[in-house]
Amino acid sequence: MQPHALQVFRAVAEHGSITAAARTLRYTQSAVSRQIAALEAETGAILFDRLPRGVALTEQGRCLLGHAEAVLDRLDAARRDLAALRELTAGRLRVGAFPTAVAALVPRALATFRSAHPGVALSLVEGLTPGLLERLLAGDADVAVLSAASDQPLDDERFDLHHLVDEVLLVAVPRTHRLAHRRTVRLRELADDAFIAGSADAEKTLLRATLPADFRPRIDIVAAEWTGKLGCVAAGLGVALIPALAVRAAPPDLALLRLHPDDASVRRVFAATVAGRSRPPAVHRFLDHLDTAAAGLGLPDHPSGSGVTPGNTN
Amino acid sequence: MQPHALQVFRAVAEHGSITAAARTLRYTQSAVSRQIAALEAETGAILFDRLPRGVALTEQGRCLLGHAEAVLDRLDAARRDLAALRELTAGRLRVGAFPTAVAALVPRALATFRSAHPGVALSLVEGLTPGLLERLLAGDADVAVLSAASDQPLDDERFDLHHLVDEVLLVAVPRTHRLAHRRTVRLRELADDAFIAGSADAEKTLLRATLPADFRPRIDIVAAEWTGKLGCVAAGLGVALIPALAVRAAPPDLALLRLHPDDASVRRVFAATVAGRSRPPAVHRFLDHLDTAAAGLGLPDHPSGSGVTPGNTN
DNA sequence: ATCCCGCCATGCTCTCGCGGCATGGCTGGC
DNA sequence: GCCAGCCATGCCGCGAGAGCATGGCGGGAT
Repeated sequence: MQPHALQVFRAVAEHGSITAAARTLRYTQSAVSRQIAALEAETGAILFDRLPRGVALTEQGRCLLGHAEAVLDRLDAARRDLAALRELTAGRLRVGAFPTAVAALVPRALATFRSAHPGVALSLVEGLTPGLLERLLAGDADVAVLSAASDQPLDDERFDLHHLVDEVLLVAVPRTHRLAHRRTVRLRELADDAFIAGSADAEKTLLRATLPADFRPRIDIVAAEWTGKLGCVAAGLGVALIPALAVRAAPPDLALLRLHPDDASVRRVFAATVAGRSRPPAVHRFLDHLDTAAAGLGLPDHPSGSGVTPGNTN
Repeated sequence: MQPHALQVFRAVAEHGSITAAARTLRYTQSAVSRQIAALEAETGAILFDRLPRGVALTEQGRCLLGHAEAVLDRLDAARRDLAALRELTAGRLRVGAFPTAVAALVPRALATFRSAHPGVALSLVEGLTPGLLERLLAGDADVAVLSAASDQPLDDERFDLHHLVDEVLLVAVPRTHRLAHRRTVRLRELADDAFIAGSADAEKTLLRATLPADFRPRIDIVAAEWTGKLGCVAAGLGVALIPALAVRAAPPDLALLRLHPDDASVRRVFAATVAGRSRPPAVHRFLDHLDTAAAGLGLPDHPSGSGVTPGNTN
């Protein structure tokens, strides 16, 4: 009952002739004759009547033919489905990402991925690093984009980490600011500036880990969204800290300065998968899209990278 | 993608372990490992994640598993169906028979066949020999019970003939008839008796071929049915010719005498199938039932058989 | 009527697939 | 730190299966 034998059987049934079937199958007549004989011995049924001019299905042969075609069709379907998964014309990709990454990096990667592989169902869930790792281990996500401070190496052996970019911290200042022409500034140079914070809580979770503990910015205005924050800066109300990943496009009315590495610990951004678990083709391909999206952001992919050149207008 | 490999694959997926699957399959671990590796090479997909404690299906593995189970189930169904056809728990049997045979012979065979194999769908169609042969060749019947006069040998090479009985012609006479004690009579001894015919037409088709052309019976009464015919005979209205096959049970109130072979050509009754065409198990088995039914009728299965002992009451 | 041709079955040979045996690498638990 | 269990792989032997050749058989053409 091997599919090979069933194919031969189907061909013989279609042609009504062993010799003709052998020709189209590129086999010798004897091989096909033996296959049929073996199938008849295995099933204990006479499948064909041997007529003087070829063969004809018996009732038992017709019975088997239906099953044989169903089996062969299903095997083809299996091959097609696996090929679709491999060729990324089907399947799904579940991405997890930390909040800053969903601003531009991951969406852009998803966009190019989707246009390249429209058949793959995409899902994106935002979360913090511990939760994302949890999802990965539980099998609820295929890949997670997460960040880790360089002094907190996230060396967990359970994950494979693919380095994407370094999340540098930028200082947004008005075009008219005295430091607007600088590429890099030190925190102490901003000691007298008014800072525009996000929410008090967000500022804590986002910046506390990266800024030196002794730096206490003077906070005048709280603006919950990055857009509002940058608007305040552009209006000359103060300066703001903003992770480079959160910048979607080069704002024309303000300057973005890199913070000196000694003042802010660089957080490395990774794509994480579960170690020892096979990367499905979709995940594998998505990492490429993440790489190009990261390169398109113009951020350094390693700590000694070049200057800040925010990404193109979207 | 051989079913063997799919079985191994399913077992490994169920056990989550190559070693455990190998144990239940009575294989060595290495054989199963190779099967999985070969399947992965063939499909171009990684089917399992190798964990430190066994293996776990990947997404592609789950994709294949559904198809594999469907294929294996369908193969089992095919085997079951073929076995059912072979064991006669399913299928159909289409019987054709000439009119006299449907009186007792064929119905009895069908009855015992049905009680032995209730799963087989039976159909019976009555017809004359030429039509029955037509049906056989056209594939509209699986077996045909027909009769042929011994001088018209029906030696067609296209059919396989299985001899069942010889259709002797009986003479029904009242118990009080002067010949009631005889076992065999000559036609000329009945020259003065009144004959009870079936329809004029039936008498022609049925008897003209078997009786000598110069015999002109004196017909007083026409009774269309065998029952009525025999009733008239029992009432003393005359005598009647009746093929032995049409006698369902020994009638207590009349005597059945065999006609001398020289007076009536014996018609041989066969079960015919198409020559060179395989006999399905149902047909093969039905021939046995026909044989026992024929034996149960108590008629000679060859011209030199013993006397008339009509079948048991049904 | 005879010959020939096409069809299917089968004995023989060889090759490759596949299973068993043994070993080696790896990881988690006592 | 050792051991036990799991999986992968080199090696070997057997059997399934394909090709080659032959033979039987029946139908159609000459």
